[in-house]
Amino acid sequence: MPTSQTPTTIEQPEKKRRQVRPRSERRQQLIDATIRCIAAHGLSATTMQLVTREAGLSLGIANLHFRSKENLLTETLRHVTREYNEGLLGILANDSPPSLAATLRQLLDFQLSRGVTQRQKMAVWFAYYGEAGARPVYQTICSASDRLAARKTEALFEAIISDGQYRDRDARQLATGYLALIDGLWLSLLVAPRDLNKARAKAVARAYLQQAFPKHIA
Amino acid sequence: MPTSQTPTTIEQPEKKRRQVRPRSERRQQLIDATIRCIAAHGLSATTMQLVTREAGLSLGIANLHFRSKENLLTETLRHVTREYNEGLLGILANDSPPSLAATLRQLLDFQLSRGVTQRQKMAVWFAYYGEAGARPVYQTICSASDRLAARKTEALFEAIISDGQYRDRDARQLATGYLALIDGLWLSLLVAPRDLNKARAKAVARAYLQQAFPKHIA
DNA sequence: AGTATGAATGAACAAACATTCATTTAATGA
DNA sequence: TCATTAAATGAATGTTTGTTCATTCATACT
Repeated sequence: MPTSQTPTTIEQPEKKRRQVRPRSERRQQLIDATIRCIAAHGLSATTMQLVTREAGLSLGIANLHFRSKENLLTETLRHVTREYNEGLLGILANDSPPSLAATLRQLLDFQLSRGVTQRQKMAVWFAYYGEAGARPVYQTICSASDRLAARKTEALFEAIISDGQYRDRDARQLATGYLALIDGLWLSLLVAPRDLNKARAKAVARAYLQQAFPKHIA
Repeated sequence: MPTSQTPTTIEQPEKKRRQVRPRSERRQQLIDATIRCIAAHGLSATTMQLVTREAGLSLGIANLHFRSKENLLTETLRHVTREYNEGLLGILANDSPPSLAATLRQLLDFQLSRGVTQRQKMAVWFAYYGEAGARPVYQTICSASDRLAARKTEALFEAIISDGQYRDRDARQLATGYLALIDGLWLSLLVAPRDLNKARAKAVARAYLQQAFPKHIA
């Protein structure tokens, strides 16, 4: 009868060595795990047990670094929102960019880029939108972000209208429409990926901009 | 000293008389209460206690008429979806309508009508979208509805393109864009009602259609 | 090497949850 | 009027949840 290789201790079930890490790193680790959980199981099925297990940590740690579950969820939304905002401002911050056409193309590329349109991010985004009607905190975070994007987009469109001497164009209306179109395309990409892929979505958004600013989009 | 009208029993705290009603009526009553609860408290905070109390009924009744909470939620989504679909098909069912321009205007009016854009309905819609990534049942119901709307809209646009002899127009792409725009406008109306009202939303959507089919929209 | 610090752990707890079912009672027909 | 039927009720049940906190132990400093 062949004996197993076990040296001295028998069946020690891989007791994971405990690690001490800085607070900021643990917070990020937990936020990342929360994003994955929401994308995989939805907001209502995202429990502390699920999140902490996904992060490979113990149950109590989320309440140590964030005060409560509510706070963890809020910070996660803030993180996703901030990430998107920074990308957007990186393109739209300059009020008088060298090339308006290039800025417009960058905006479109960014909003339908791989990083922004990955399922995980979009799932989180819309999960919070779905609850925003009932949770003022979520609504505050989301609408603050949206308002900034709207202002910056409107400013860009105004500059383009002026530069191209387009007639009968309303920058505010075009910006509202463009941003709504992007939101709607994201939603379709998330809910019905069989019917719409990223390339087609981009073509649709580009067509919108082409109708509005033909001289600025190839 | 005027005595109160109480006949014989004193301070009977309004023991509500029990009523027996047909199954279909109870089901509708519970679905309506579920819609109100989701709009007011969000999907994750919608409990059986909340729903049945909102309906003015006892706790156990939801499990009597629907088998489970999951089933009640599914049926509620199905109801909202069916309601919207019937309104849409009422406009788009006729494959060769008397006036394409009138049909187009009716479509726009319906999609931004009072009935469709009331907060309650939109809140429910997006609450389910938010969870759709994680719940195949929701995704199935939603995307079946969306696909039908897309097919019918595309068919209308094709007829309009043919009728108006428009050049360089892709019916499929225009339909995808138009429906995404409507979704995005609904989302804005729900999440940021301060920044967008129904009249402006309608103007934005009309501008989109005007660019595409100038001869068919006043 | 010895000690002090606080990050990390997870068993334990109370609150909230969906679901069950014995009981009540309105409605119906004999 | 009484017997029968099944809709409606809500106390009770077992499970799941977020949160707590006594204990453990990795790390840094003396």
